[in-house]
Amino acid sequence: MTTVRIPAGWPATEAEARAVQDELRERVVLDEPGPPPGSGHVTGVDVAYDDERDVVAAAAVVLDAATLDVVAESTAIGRISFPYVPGLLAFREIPTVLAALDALPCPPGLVVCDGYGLAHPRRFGLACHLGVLTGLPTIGVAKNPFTFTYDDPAPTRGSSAPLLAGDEEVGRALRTRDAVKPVFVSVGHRVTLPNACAHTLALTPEYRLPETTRRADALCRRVLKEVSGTRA
DNA sequence: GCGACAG
DNA sequence: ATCTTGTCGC
Repeated sequence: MTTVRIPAGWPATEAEARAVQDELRERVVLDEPGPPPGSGHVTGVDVAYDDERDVVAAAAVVLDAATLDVVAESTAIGRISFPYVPGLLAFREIPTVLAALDALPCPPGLVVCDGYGLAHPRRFGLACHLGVLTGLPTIGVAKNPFTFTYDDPAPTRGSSAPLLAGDEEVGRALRTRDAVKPVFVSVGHRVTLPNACAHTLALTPEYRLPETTRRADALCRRVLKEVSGTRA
């Protein structure tokens, strides 16, 4: 497990963070299909916090896309680098997530984020941000529609409906289990929306959330508990 | 101006 | 995100 420092020049104010988003947004690539589902590696990343002790734990878990078996794992511990501000989540998570990705012993392949990509007030959510910084193909799969609207998809797994910001489709509400609340898929970097949905379905044979984020979530919570328990 | 708002 | 018991179900 690696320890992270907050990068020099990391935004300290909301205005600075928005300026960074405006700059990096130009580098998002939307015209690549992305890797095909079911082959190669798929990596889930997630983060857990202990605001009391100013600790953040990140995990990256690499799965074999065909079998969903765990191929590799890594974790990183850092200090909280930004307060939670809706629309600026990436500045809170990215330094530690980058460290966890760097610590992996193999290429991550497609990275699945717990949150949004283009489905973002400024069209530059966590998945876009992470994609631009790493050059990796990324998608976002979120549990909530945030500020966006959607019509309920048909009740069968695989059904979907546009996730809308007014008239603009920023992602899809995708049903991953029959009659269960959909997840909210959006493109991050170098992946197409239909392909992002296909990956999400390939990662949800049993549960609503992708196996990648379930594994990463469990791992980062575990390490957070370990470090918090170690230092009273 | 006020409220809502990924994790 | 995080705080939290029991409970229903495979």
